[in-house]
Amino acid sequence: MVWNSSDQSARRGYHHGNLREALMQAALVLITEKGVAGFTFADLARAAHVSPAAPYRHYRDREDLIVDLARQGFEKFGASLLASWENGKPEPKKALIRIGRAYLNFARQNPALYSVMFESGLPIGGSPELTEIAEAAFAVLRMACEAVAETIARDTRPPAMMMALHVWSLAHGIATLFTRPDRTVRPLPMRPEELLEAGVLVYFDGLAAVKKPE
Amino acid sequence: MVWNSSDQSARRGYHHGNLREALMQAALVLITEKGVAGFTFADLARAAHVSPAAPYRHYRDREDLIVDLARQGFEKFGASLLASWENGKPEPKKALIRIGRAYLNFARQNPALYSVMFESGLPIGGSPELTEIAEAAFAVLRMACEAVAETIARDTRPPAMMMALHVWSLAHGIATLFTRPDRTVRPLPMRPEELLEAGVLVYFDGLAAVKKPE
DNA sequence: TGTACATCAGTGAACGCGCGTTCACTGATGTAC
DNA sequence: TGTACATCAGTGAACGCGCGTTCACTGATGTAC
Repeated sequence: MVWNSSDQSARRGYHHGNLREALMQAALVLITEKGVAGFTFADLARAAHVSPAAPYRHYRDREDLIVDLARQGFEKFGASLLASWENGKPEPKKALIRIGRAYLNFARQNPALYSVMFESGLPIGGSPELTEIAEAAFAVLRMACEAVAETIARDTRPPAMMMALHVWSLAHGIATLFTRPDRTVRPLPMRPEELLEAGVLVYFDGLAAVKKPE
Repeated sequence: MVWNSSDQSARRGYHHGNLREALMQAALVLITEKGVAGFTFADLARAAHVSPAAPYRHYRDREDLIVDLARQGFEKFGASLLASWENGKPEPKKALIRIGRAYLNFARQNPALYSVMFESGLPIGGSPELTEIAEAAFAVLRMACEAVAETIARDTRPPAMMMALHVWSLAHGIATLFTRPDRTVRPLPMRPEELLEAGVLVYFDGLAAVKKPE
């Protein structure tokens, strides 16, 4: 660790210096290009300019690396949602809309992480660590919804859990259907962010509308 | 075509009788089990008890078959949405909710088709035929939203296209996050159908709430 | 109704390929003294 | 400060495997006469 490896691709002889990190970066690029399914360990080694055996020093196998990516992904995701919340300033609804934007932004800027997290078919429930960290990201959304719920009169106050699930689902739906330029299902007549914001605003209006218990 | 092949797996000698159809069925099973990514032509031939070359009599290659599945999927999907609409009876909002249920139902009952349609990474926009047929399915949703919009006073009437995109995104989000028991991201405290219905109802309330032009 | 023949829809063997993974190895690095 | 040695993080060759695809082929079916 005499020099760090920020001077990229300047391999110096036998030892790489920071192969683990380099593998992660290369994996993200490869997955972005070819999708999770098309991502292979052999390709990865080539991209990092090491022998095909080298990655095995750092990851038990392909799945091990993907789980690690998912973990990183959920961490970064949760952090970015939390950062955009900014303590609910200036008011919870505006801040929640900001979280929505951050959600789509994350999906757009980190397509590889996003697809590893949600589209790789790896069972999140399978790994307790993964479950916990994914749950932590969701908790940000839930907390925000709690704050929004409290702006509504007590007797018509909606359950925050349900709100969070709605917002999550809507954001996820928009992200997967419209966020990736190449894989988009149909052309959108507006930006995804605008679609999400409009939807959430209508939803807020609906929550605020008094519901008569029948 | 002397006998049809409904007596399944009773191969009679050299000719299969209805291999094309059998391949489709087998493909659906395999994709359900292993996902689109893990689906191979070799496996398919084995499952249909034919030689590995046989499928090539019916499909140019693996992608050709998948595109065909997607086409079938969108057709069946659109038809099932349309059927559940039932001319908007007894009133558009109720009927649109029914479409939502049909949406989730389709995703649950046809996981292979659904993932081919939305998660296989095949560019829908790439094939004009596919684009058209996918668009037709979406048109059902749009038509339903149009009918719902007309129940709202003209001066606050929301654009049907936007409504359709919202409903589609919410339904798709719920379907992908919560509909498949094995791949679900987190446990749901309710049935997906209930979550969707609640969300759409709140959304309707929001649309009905008068918006003041500022 | 029977026969000759064209066409259709399969076979099965073979190929080249890239992948995942393992192995004995070796160069570089860190450390005890 | 120098040296011996343990450990670390790579190499590169090799393996078995399954996949996609092609090929010449052949049995079954349909049809013209």
